[in-house]
Amino acid sequence: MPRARTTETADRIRAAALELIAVKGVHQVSLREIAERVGVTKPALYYHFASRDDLVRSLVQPFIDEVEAALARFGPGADPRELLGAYFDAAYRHRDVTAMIMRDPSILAMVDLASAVGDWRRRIVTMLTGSDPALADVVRVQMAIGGLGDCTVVLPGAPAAPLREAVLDAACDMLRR
Amino acid sequence: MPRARTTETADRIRAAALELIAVKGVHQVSLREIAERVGVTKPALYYHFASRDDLVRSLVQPFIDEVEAALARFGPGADPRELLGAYFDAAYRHRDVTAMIMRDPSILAMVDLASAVGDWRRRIVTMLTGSDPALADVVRVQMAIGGLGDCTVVLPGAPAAPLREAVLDAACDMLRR
DNA sequence: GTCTATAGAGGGATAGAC
DNA sequence: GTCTATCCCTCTATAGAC
Repeated sequence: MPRARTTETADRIRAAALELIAVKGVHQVSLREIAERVGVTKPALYYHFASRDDLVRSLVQPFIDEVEAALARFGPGADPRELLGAYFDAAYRHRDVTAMIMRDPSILAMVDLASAVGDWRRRIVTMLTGSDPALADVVRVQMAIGGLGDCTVVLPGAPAAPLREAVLDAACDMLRR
Repeated sequence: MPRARTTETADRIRAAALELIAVKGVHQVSLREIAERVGVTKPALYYHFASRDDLVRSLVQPFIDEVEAALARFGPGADPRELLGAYFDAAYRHRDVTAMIMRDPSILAMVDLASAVGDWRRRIVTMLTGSDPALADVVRVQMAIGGLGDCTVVLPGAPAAPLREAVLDAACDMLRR
């Protein structure tokens, strides 16, 4: 019962699952549908993934890991543009996963990672405002993070580089007050 | 087979459904759970609501109606603080519903209202930027809307009036560039 | 207006052949 | 590594008594 192997078939299964879930939401997609799109049967999936949850987790994990790694490079008093830029880059690089999560955040609860995302926000707020910040400062950071994530998904047609600059400009303008 | 009646039991069913869905997500809550919390049996729900979808829709509809009514009061060249303030008020007044939607947006697809929400954003962007806006301007409006919705939910402990002012200050600072 | 009972569908997961 | 066949579970929804 190998778990989340990196065989070629496993990759095709992951790709099919990602596409379907991004469109329909996590809980609207059954293993039968995924298997059909790949061109195999349900039990075949269980050769590559220990369970449904195991499959879903393997979709999200690379994104989680990259954000964690990015945040780990910063500490208190970090430069806002660099910190938010690193977060944007991770969200944009995995924007297929980001879109999937934004469409149905319950996927995070499903793989028990909702607390991780909450942590990200709290850590960014702390790094950018210090301890015991005023409500106004917390609001500005929260709006920057929330809006940033939105833009990687709501404006899919926009070219990457200008979008990145526009988002960071707006976020930094808001934070500078 | 009455639909979405306003009897007292129907209200208790709606309240129970809202609480459960806000915590677990739409598709993690069954009619059995809702019925148990209310203290009745499943078939009793079907006396008050034509279907599962009918129940869910009756939860979201008042919020949708209020936002639509708020947006209808504005047109091209609207004052950003007033327009976003009206949107904030609707989101905050129904913040239990807003939280439910943000936790699991697939609820919108479920009741076929995702397009309505997309429309809101487009209409607000158009009213605040005019036609054929630059990417930078669209980004700022999208970030303002997204961040605004986030803050009504991410900062549940904050008192309403100061939160409202802080959010609108931040949004307007960002838009003024 | 609420109950018991049940139909009917579809889901996740496993056994065992090949 | 993939298949056929199957188990067991939970769900939505309905029928019909009270």
